[in-house]
Amino acid sequence: MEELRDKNGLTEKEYLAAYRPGDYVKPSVAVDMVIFSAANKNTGNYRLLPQKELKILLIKRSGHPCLGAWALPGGFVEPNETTEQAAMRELKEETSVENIYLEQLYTFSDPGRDPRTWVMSCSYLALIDSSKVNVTAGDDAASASWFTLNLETTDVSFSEHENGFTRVTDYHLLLTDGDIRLSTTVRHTVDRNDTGTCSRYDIAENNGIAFDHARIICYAVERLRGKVQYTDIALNLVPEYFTLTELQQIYEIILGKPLIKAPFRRKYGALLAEPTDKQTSDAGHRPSRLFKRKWMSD
Amino acid sequence: MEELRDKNGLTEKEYLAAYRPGDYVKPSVAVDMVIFSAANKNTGNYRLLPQKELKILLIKRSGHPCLGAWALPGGFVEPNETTEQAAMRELKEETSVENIYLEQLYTFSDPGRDPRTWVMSCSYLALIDSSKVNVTAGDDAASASWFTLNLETTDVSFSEHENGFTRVTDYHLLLTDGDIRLSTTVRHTVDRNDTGTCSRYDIAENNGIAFDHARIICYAVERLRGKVQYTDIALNLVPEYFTLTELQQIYEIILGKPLIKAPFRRKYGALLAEPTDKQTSDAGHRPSRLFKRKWMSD
DNA sequence: CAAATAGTGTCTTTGAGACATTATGCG
DNA sequence: CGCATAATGTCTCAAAGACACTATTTG
Repeated sequence: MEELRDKNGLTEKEYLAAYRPGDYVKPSVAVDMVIFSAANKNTGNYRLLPQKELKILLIKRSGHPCLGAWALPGGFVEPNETTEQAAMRELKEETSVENIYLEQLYTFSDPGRDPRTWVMSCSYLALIDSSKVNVTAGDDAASASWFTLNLETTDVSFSEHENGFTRVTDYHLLLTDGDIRLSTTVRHTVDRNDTGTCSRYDIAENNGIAFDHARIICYAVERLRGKVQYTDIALNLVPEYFTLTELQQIYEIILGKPLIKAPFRRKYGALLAEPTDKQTSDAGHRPSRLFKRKWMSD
Repeated sequence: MEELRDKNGLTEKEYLAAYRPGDYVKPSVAVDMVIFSAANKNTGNYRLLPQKELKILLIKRSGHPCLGAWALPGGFVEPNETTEQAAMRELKEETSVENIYLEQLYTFSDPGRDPRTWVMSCSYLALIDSSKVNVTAGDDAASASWFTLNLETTDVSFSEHENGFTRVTDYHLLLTDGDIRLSTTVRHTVDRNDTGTCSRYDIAENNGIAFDHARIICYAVERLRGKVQYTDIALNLVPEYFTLTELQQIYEIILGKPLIKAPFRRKYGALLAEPTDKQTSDAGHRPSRLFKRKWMSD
């Protein structure tokens, strides 16, 4: 290899030794995590099978800005770590959980998204199975709480126009934890024509969710809905041993619609689950076979 | 609304007025773009239909680091703009193209990815149709060049182990432009077990591609391969009027495998294309009907 | 036995994959 | 007419969707 020299006659080694970072304004970069879990809702009747609910973890802000509002767990990325390592670190600090499914979601960079200063958010989607959640509950992060998530599509309008179309989807996001109800309306606008695409999430009404986190949550649910259909991502919400009905319930709460049992079991049961000899017990009806996860290559 | 006060007795307004950004080390954030296009390869024979080739735009580095190597177009994000706006701005500056398909890809944040300092790269996938490319060619960015892309999967190994599996995919990325041949081997390792997932791209051999850009290119091709199958993203690589054979060729070069004509036309032809009265001419064989894009909602 | 869920059988319809056949313009 | 591509017909097979039926436990 020849030693290339630049227009100032410097080799790369010399250039780097003399390099001083400029005085440009730089953003802070935070990671924010949408941590999903699927928990059993207690039905009063002991004979009925418990229903699953989709949960996400939020933390109550104890300082400005957005004091008192609920925010996604997260924190700033430190030098000498990747955003993924930062997410892992924050996860451990805030929930004392260590190894869970983690996937980068999107980097939100609207200049005004944090009123203090220029902060980008590299967001992550995390999934944790409900059996590990209980460990987390008694954590020292006093104001961390699992909220039940309901994302309803309230309106979809689709209009074709000159060389393209506009699609507007209105979401109503409802997060509940006991008496606490956080409610937000998010409008997802997609505008397409032959010169490009524009996709934006606008928060119309917001009640109690910090910063632009309602938008990040909607984005995360959309990603989860998409990926659940062609990957084994849902297995991360399920304990080591699970029934196929549990797995189906997870699919149903993610997709927000009921699925038919037989085809579900044929498709996902064969693809994602391996039968074991174990069975459920303590149910007021016929016991169910327990399955183990079967890993899909992709 | 009550005026909430924090533990120092400040309202949000007072807090923000007094806020001073701390002296933490912050990263620089750049955007890097993988700009794809599909161009005709000239076959010598006038009777034969031209074949399509997948191209990406690279820029030769004229300064350290990676002097002389070829890099993705991009630049630093400035205050008061989003990463997407930065990508649009750089796109216009470097290629004088204004409205094209743009989609955020991934934020790469390995601390050592830039030898100068801490630089994260928020990468974007861009698609441009070949009829607009010619406008770009005579640009003032003297050392910008369209490289023909060939990404070959040279080896896949899959091994199941205790509670999970490891999949290793070796890619050989070859970029050619006339006599210039840039060649890189990238290894994609996915390691899964019941406590999490680890996915990494390691550059094994690298000949002429700057920074970690080979990895970004591989990631972009994987995304393109995935999305082409369930979205109308491929329409962005095609001019206003196109033949179904052209569209099929685009699918074939993206997926890297031949497709059968009849089912392709039934599926994508009906879904993505609208027949017009126009026809091709100047071909040494039967003319072909020209189609217009039909927009899919999703 | 009744209630409730577990688990399977089967019919219909849809569509992918594969191959064959017909159609058409150019030289 | 022959070449090369355009465009469509049709057969097979696999799987999704829908519904019905049988099986098994508890109280």
